[in-house]
Amino acid sequence: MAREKTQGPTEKELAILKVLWHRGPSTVRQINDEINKAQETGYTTTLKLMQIMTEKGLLIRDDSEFKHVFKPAVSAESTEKQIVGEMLDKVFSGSAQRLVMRLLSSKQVTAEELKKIRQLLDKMED
Amino acid sequence: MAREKTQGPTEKELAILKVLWHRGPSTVRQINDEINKAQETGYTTTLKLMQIMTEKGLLIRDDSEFKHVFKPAVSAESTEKQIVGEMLDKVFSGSAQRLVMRLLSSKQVTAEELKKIRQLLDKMED
DNA sequence: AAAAAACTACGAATTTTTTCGTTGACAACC
DNA sequence: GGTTGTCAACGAAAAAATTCGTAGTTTTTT
Repeated sequence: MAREKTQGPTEKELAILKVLWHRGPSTVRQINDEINKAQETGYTTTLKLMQIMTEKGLLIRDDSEFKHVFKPAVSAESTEKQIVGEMLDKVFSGSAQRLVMRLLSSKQVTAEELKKIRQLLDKMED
Repeated sequence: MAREKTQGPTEKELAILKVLWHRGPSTVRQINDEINKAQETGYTTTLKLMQIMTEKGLLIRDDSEFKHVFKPAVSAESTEKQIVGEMLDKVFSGSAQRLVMRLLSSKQVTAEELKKIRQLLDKMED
């Protein structure tokens, strides 16, 4: 794909970040094993991506040991917020209302979740 | 970029679709003019994209006139729903609740909108 | 009807993202 | 201590998305 306007992680980069956010600091092998559960990916492919991400400042690498250990340099919160914000602009021209409308009509959303979302809104009132 | 799992429009393709949804059937020139308000893009670039989109079945072309007129072959509703659904999976592992949380904390969302979103939820209760 | 302008088609170049083969370093095992 | 296995670095290929130059056609203007 071509460049993104705002500099967020690419799709594969996000997949790596998600594993790191979930597992905590990990080696390339660990990340690659995890990613392979969803989709076959060569070890060096994952390694290369993580090297690039380190250069970009998305990851922090501890190379004091033979097996390098990586951790995220960005938070899930800020990254997710950024991605949602970008979609809000690009797809919905900034209308959060329309985004929520599409989300709720997508039937992936259970009644249970609907209730929790309402509670979230209540809390938000402050 | 590499392939997308689900076949949705790319970023530029979406930009074109948005113009068409908003303006109704249009020529390449009209689309290109509109797009150039946001970002300089050559006429033939837009033309090429629209040719590809027509091949893909995203657009329908009326070439009975010298200036071809294009209209969307997909609805805003289904496309937006698909994009949101994809993000729900890829970024939030399917948790609509977390998506809404990030959305609401992004402060692009006004109190006004918050209210309307709540009303939307109320209606949704059926 | 000639010249200028606007348009489409097409192929190729460019850019971005993803993938992997190869090489050399280190580690574990026998 | 030699063989086998794991690892990181690197460059380059492949795939996907975007951009544009050129050529030929139709329309408009003069």
